Amino acid sequence: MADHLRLKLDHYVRLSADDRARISTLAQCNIRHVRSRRDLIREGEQPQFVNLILDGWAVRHKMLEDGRRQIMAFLIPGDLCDLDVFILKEMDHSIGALTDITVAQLPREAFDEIGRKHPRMMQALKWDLLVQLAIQREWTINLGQRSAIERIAHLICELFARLKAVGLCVDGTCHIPITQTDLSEATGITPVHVNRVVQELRGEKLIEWKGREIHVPDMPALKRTAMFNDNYLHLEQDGAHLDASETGNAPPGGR
Amino acid sequence: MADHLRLKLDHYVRLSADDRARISTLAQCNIRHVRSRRDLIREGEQPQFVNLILDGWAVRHKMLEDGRRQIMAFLIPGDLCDLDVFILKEMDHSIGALTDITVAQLPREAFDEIGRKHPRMMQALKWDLLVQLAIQREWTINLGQRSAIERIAHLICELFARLKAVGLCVDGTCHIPITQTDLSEATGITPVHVNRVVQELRGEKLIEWKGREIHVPDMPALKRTAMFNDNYLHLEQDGAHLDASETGNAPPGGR
DNA sequence: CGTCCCCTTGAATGAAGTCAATACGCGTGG
DNA sequence: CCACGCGTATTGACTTCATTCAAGGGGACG
Repeated sequence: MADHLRLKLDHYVRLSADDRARISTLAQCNIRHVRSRRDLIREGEQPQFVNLILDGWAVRHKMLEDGRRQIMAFLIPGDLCDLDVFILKEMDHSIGALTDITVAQLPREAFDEIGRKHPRMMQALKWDLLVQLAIQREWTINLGQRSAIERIAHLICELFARLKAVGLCVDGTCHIPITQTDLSEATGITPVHVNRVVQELRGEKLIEWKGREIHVPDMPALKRTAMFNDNYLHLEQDGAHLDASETGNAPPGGR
Repeated sequence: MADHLRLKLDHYVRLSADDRARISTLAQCNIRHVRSRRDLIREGEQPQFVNLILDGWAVRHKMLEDGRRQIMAFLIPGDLCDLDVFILKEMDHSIGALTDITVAQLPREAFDEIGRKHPRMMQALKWDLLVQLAIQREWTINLGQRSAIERIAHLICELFARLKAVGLCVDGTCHIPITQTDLSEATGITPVHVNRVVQELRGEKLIEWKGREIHVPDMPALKRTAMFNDNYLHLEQDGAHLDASETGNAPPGGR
């Protein structure tokens, strides 16, 4: 099933039954499994498919010459990994599996066909790309302006919002299979300091983190300490205004 | 003239004479002037045009509730500002003018027409969007992993590469109309500390910065201290492989 | 039951931030 | 032509948040 993708796109535009059926069939393409801590795709490669994550978590990451590593994005079920594949010549970063993952490898023709027969779904995919850009900008703010505790709180808020959008958050609890080291590589903070900050968040009853489960008992409070505003995720079906337009020839990413 | 845009797109794909002619006419759309330090577009608005910068510099920026401000991108001549306009409901950030600027306000129809009649140019615009994403990811690395001196050196390398691609770098010198305060808001460093780092870069003969001109006498040396690798800009016309494909129905951003 | 990975804690160090004052360059107006 | 004002750049002294170094603890798994 590609249920997570469908749930996400449902937040963007109003999909037809036909669109939904098409999304389900996407998950039957060319399934691939990748073990935890392996790379799906490496910097420099030019893969021939777009990977849709069906199950498990992955990261976009890049290593500097001297070994420092930055995680630039977390990819969760319903996310498409390698947008660039059919345009850019090669990957400028790698994608690694955080857990064992299952992906569907979508061929170019699938997208050509969506463009022809499912214009609204195409709009939703463009929307998704723009949201990725917005998320990346928000990370820039996070790393540039926020303190360690704010950064981590903000990231947790974001992950909760995204997981909720794909149906992976129940009762204020999410399965979030990342280590404190992963978190440190995403936030640009030392693992040791991440640990201290996590203790602090626990001390203030803002999060409960045990094993791979994070529970947020008081989301408004967490959002306040993170100064989190979810507008950049562009969820909440504010895309109803697209319903009228079915043109297939919108600008790149839908300018 | 929209010469800067044409020069940039030339780095991505092989444009036809017809495409080039079309780009030139873009610059005749609906010209608007904005004074230095004013916003072109504010967070929350939904503008009706895509702004193409013909002359001057702008920034994407966002302010936190408590007044901290982050610059998330520098926009130079040839850049398109507000991709989201025809898809997303409202801006999640603002765009401000660093200098007096001139923009062409492109209507939706212009893009519809490009999609129909200039497929290769459309590819180039999608490419440009993906490069923006890549730049934003690189900023994430910059802020997350690099020291103050590396960050500033890296940003200067990036600006030089981008300016060169649109014909605005001569003899290792660029006109870069930003203050040290702007630089501090882009790199997440204090203005005071930016100053010290700039002194240090001067001391090591890596840059000469006077007024609004920056000269880099030894680019390889600057790149070394920044650990700069330009692969993420995807310049160098590696898009020749797109020449064969003229389909208008590529996926969003060209997946 | 040992080993590996991850989490935790303490103490010392350091890079960048803060506070505060001064200097420079440039356009305006007397 | 010079004084004034304003934004920007510069410098010094002190502080702090986060890093570094180092060591110990706990749980899962073979």
